[in-house]
Amino acid sequence: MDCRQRKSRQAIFRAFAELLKKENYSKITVQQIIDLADVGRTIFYTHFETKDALLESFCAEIFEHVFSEGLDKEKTHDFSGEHDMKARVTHILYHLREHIDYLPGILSGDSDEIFMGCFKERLSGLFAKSFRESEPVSYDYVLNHMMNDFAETIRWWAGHSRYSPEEISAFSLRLHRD
Amino acid sequence: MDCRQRKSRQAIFRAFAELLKKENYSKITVQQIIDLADVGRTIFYTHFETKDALLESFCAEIFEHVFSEGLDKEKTHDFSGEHDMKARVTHILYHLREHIDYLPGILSGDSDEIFMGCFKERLSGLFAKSFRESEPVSYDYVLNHMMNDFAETIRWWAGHSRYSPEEISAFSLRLHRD
DNA sequence: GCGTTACCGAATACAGCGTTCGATACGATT
DNA sequence: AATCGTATCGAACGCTGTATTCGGTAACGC
Repeated sequence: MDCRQRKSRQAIFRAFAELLKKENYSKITVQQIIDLADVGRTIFYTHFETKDALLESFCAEIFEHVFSEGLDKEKTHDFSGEHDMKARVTHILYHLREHIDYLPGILSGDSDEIFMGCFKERLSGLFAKSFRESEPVSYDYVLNHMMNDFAETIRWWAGHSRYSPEEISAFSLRLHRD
Repeated sequence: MDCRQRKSRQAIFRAFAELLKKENYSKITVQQIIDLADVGRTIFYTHFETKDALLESFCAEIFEHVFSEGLDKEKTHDFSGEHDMKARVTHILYHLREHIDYLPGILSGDSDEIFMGCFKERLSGLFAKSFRESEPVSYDYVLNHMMNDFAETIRWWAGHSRYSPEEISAFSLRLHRD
């Protein structure tokens, strides 16, 4: 592939991430993105069909990283052999922390639906395992609820980043009858 | 006050509520509202400074109803004498059910910030009482979390209205270590 | 070197918000 | 009933932002 394409795409991603640190997705204009990325308008729209499509690609890239397998032996954390909920959640939090700066910009407003769509897809499998059939509460309700808990926890974490992934994980799980 | 004013205002409210049943706040245009309400554009903007201002007034009106005191002796529910959490939450749910049709339209997208602003103001006092100081979790975190739980529960309820306020109340509280 | 392809940037169409203005219809006061 | 004030209408406008188009330019691959 032409390296010009890759460079443009990366420039757009970088500019987008940079802008997300300062303001919400819905407030960011395409003009701001292409100005900061220093690319033409045409290029933006050849790479991404719409502004929302950019966000989707952006989210997909984040989650590909966050949920990637075979990373259990990274230096920052090693949970090989552990398979309980807390370990899994903490694992995800470690990865998410790398993106914490621009998550609030995505998680507020209309855009959280796009993010959550990606997120729920990947989380449902994880949470489904820990669900007790005997609970007198609708499965649908609990699953949806756990998703939202998680998203809300991330949003909150972004404003209180002094907490470690382990602490956040404990906070989040503590709120549920496990 | 001129009865024409009141009529216009009500027509706008009614049209707005009607549109909210079918689509999200952010998708609704001022044009749609004034067409359905059958009022001129000028009138919309003399009554409400912006589209967001309409939503704020709309929310305020809902909550004035939901949180109104002295309604404990209504036919639908009577919790006089009871002051525990479940009773309070159920009470609120009974009132919210009257507005359930258009709540999802408000609770999705950017607009939920306006709704939640109103809601949190009134809920914080309620929830603060049931908070245990000894919990090893930040107060800020828990309060924010409970708000969000509640909002998310309402959103979910709107799509599953076969459940009674009592059931929803039980669902919601069951998720917390009380 | 030459064709292909990515790229630029200005102009354009379009949609939605909010404003302005002159004309009209209704309500209250006398 | 006549009149004054005001709520109302609707069309036009400016503004911002999204997405498209097009002619010209520069870089890449062979």
